[in-house]
Amino acid sequence: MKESDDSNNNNNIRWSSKWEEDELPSPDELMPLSQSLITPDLALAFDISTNLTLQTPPLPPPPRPSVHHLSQPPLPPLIDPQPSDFADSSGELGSGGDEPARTLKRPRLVWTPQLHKRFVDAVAHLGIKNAVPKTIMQLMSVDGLTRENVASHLQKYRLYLKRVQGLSTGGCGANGGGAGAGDPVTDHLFASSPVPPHFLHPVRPSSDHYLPFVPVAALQQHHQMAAAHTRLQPPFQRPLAQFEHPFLSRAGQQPGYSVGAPVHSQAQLYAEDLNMAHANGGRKVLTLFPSGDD
DNA sequence: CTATTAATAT
DNA sequence: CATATTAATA
Repeated sequence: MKESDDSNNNNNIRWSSKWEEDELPSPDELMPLSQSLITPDLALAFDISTNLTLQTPPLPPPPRPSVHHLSQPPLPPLIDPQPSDFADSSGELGSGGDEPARTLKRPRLVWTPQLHKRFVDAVAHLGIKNAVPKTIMQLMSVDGLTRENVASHLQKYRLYLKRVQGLSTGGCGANGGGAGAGDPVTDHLFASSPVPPHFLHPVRPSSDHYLPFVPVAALQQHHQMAAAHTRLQPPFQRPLAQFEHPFLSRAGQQPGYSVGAPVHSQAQLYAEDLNMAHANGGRKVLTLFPSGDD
């Protein structure tokens, strides 16, 4: 019984890194993410609500800085950590004490470009001053996201900025397009990604206010998330470099937030069907599809 | 095996 | 909160 030998995942095709502009638009298969992905029956069966808006209410920010005209972001929900945990794991279970239902440890968190954008967006609107993990996390309102995650990412984000700053010191002239680092391999993580220039401002004499950065607030305000609207939503957004070059890979960018959700949500249901990355051995990473804005 | 990213510890 | 270090994953 050899089923898989080298790398083949039944359904999981390795869309590898070459789905540039071939044919990803499969409108036919496009499904409204926020819509009923799964039949209500199934949802009921799982005891989960079909509402994608599991937003966490606790966010009437007292710490509301005073400089942001950013419309309260429609914050696309993420995943919701439901306490229900299903044990299945492809045939592994035991009987004897293995994974305690409680003490759920988070496997790993995958920062998707969209999620990163949200992160950057929050930071941009908060300002470096208030760009603290806590505030960012709160502003993001991403369910499932914790301060630790944000802090870690924030750290990396700062390093990235630093790198960019130090790189183009004084004599920059070859940089056309802002974040065009140039080498696709030089920066992997943040390389690219909508980085509001306000942070990169190498020189900002007189006045220290970071001004109006682009009206990023152009988020979709319509209740229905723009999922199936635009070009498409390639459900196969494989975990490629989180922030690849937008120049080329700007084709499909719909997020996928992946978190070690101990539970299976409705989204996770299809998510596991669409995105499931098997790590070496038995690790698994799920990827969710919230909605993002571009 | 190396590189990169995320989590964790200090 | 920020930084450094370690672990995990790609």
